[in-house]
Parts: sequence; C-alpha cells; structure tokens
Amino acid sequence: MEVKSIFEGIENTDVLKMLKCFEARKMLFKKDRTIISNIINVKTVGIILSGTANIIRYDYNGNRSIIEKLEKNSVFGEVFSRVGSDISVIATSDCEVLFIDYEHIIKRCKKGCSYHSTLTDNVLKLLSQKIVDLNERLEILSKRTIRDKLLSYFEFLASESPRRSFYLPFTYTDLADYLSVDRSAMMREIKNLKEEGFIKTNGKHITLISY
Amino acid sequence: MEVKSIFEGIENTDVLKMLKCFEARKMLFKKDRTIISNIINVKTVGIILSGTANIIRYDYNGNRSIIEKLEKNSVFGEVFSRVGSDISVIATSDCEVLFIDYEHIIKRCKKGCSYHSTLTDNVLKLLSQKIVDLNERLEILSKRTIRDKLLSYFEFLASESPRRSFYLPFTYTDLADYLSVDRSAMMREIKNLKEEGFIKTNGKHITLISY
DNA sequence: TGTTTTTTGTTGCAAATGCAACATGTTTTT
DNA sequence: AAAAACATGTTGCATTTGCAACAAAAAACA
Repeated sequence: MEVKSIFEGIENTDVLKMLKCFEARKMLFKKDRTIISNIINVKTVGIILSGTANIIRYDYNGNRSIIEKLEKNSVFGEVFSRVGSDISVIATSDCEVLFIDYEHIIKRCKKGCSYHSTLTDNVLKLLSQKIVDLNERLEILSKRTIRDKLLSYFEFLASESPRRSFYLPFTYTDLADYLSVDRSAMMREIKNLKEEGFIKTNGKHITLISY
Repeated sequence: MEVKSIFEGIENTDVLKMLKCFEARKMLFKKDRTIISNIINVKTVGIILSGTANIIRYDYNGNRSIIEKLEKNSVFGEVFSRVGSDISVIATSDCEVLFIDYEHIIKRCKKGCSYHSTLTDNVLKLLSQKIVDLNERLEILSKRTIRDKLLSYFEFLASESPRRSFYLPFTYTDLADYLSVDRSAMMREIKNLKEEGFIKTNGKHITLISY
C-alpha cells in the first residue's frame, strides 16, 4: 500500500528519461530557507526527496500556524491551496526537492513514455497518503480544548511506536503552532497533565500513562 | 483544471464496460441514512454521483464534528483515514454513491481497458480537489478564536459568489459543529459581529460588510 | 570559549469559551 | 391540526485560553 518513492517500479535509466520529458527540476535547500512563498504562483508540484520542511502560514495577527509537516515523499504545492491563502514552505533541514508541473502529471504523455502511468499511480498513492495526513491533522484541530488536542496528538505519536512513549518531533514552541494554541497555555496544560498523572516527560521524550 | 465527473472524457458505452471491469457498485441512500459507518473496514472508495453528505465524528464527550461536507464528485473512504478514528458518512440529501475498490483504481488494469488511465487521471484531479478542500478546512480550524473562524469561513463562502453575500449551506447548529465550537458561544459571537457592523444576517442569508 | 539567540517554564490577569438552562420559533411527524 | 422534534436566540457563571512579561536553561554562533 505504501509507496516508497515517486519512482517506485521505474528503472533508473527510465527515471532520467522521464525527468527530462517532464521538465522536472531538482533543487537543494539549506535548513531554514524558503522553498516556496506566496509570491510564486505556478502550478507546480513539489516532492520532498530528502529532508524535512514545514508548510506554514501567518494570519493577520502575526500568529504562525504550522499547517503541515513534510518529510520524504511528501507532496506540496500551490495547486493544493485555495487562491488567496498565503502559505510558505520552509526547510527544517537541508532538503532535496523535485518540482514537476502539475500539468505533466495530470495529462497523458503524448510521447507515450512507457512508465508515465506508473508514475501517475505513484502520485495517486502519495496524494492518498497526504489526505490521510490532513485528516489526522483535522481530527486534532477539531478537538475543542488544548488538553484534548495534546492527548489526541500524543496518542497518534504513541501509536507509531511499540511502547507508549515517543520523542516529540519538534520543539514545544512549534508544537503550539502545530496545535494552533497559545504556547504558554499549552505549557500550563502539559504541566497539568503531568500533575494529574496522564503523562511523564523528560525533555522531548514523552510517555503516556495508561491507568 | 476542474474535472466535472470521474467519467469525464470517457464514452458512455465505455463507462458501462469499465464499471463492470472495476466491479463498481452504485448505491442509493435516502436523506439521513448512514452511507458508511466505522464497522465496515473495506478498502473501498466512495464517489458522490449526486446529492450531498457529511463526514462526521463523535468524540468521547459526545461532541459531534462535521469533518467534511461532501457534494457531487467528492471522494471519501476508509483509505483516507487513519485506522482507529471512527468516522461515519451520513447522507444530508438523497444521494447516489459509486463504490470502487481502491485497488482497482491504484493498480493498472490487466485487461488493458483503454480508458483506465483516463479514469486514473480523473481520480487524481478529484483527490487534488479534496486536498484543496481539506486545506481550506484546516485554515479555518487553525484560527484561534470563534470570531476568526467565522470570518474565515464567511470570507470563503463570499468568495464563491459575486456579491459579498451568501446563504449558509447548513443550519447554525451544524455550523458550530463544522467550526468545532460551542453553539451558544458561536451565536453570541455572531451577535457581536452584527452589532459591530461586520455582517448583516437575515436567517441563513449573510452579508459581509466591507467598511 | 564567551556571547547571543532561542527555547522552556512560569505567572497574573483580562478576554474568550464552554456549559447548562431556558424561551421562542420553525419544521416535521402523526 | 395538534404534538413532537428540532433550530434559533439568549443569559449567567465557571473554566479555559490568550496575552504580556519575565527568568532560567539550552542551543547556536562567532
């Protein structure tokens, strides 16, 4: 079910041909650099080949929201956002990004590249995965209280690892932006959760206590 | 860019052949009936052919969340949700739904149906559209206050119509569940917005005032 | 290494929100 | 047409949250 790479099932030699046919561009970004900003408005899809990045947005109050965490094989682009919403994508580690024009993916290749349809299938899987991720995020944000948002997200992180413990994949400051809540209020709630025996923390290592 | 239907670009006679090849099932649902519930766990994708539906979830406090509003050509299914999140899809009007096993869409057709790839392209577009919708929803839910959530959603509705006025596509009770906030608190905030001259309302008809 | 920047941890206070409980109005059902 | 079910509108009050401001710890940098 999982697709390991957008090129899965395609021979290396064909990959190179395809990249040319698609006019794909591979670019490198250093940590903290902007990958795309709201200024660019091309129908281009980006695929993270290595490294990590965040999709972020600032509202008019200056509040930052981390819309999405991107990692290897994550897909992003203006095509997926409504016009008018100004988001940017910032590298959180050095990354390699492949850009392909959306039209090349959507339209059948006139030259009849034999592997085009394999790639389309792979993109389909990556998009499905993205939908799963967005739904996960929605489930968290639709919780009404900070406590429930925290527990919901922690539960998700814990489910990824065998024990009920895990490392926070970002700083507490970023976590607040990811949950769309005030940081100090979130810290207060984390303290409450500790005092009430729901969690234990040691820096970014968190353990869920099952009563 | 917009795909009008999952069958766009495919001849009527081919559509019928394809439906057979895919083992697609068309089903009818009366208003308020459950289309899928958490009990079913098949890797099946549903496509709304006509009518409307909501994806909803109840949390352990009994709070209902409207996760997503589905209309013609909307795509939904368990494949798009993380396991363990128990969502259901409820028809909000009589609807026709087409079910296709995810595998049939993802995998190349061995029989070489000539139009299989056209359908894959169409599904790709529908999924892209779904991602746009989910991002829209995320943008709203990531707002920190009820006021900002309301304005953000109203702005979206207004952008769809030429004037800065529109009809709420659901009841105020449902709106609260869509924004994931308490209904009475939301009503209070709507009153405030009216008193402060940001909006005018007449039942479900709302006008944004541009100062 | 020492300096600067960022992150974590905390608190008081004002504002926003959820909750409970109603009254009233509207729609659906029998 | 009456009854039942649902939606809208409102309020007081307790709780939660955001905001501002600060100290201490940790990390990044020069």
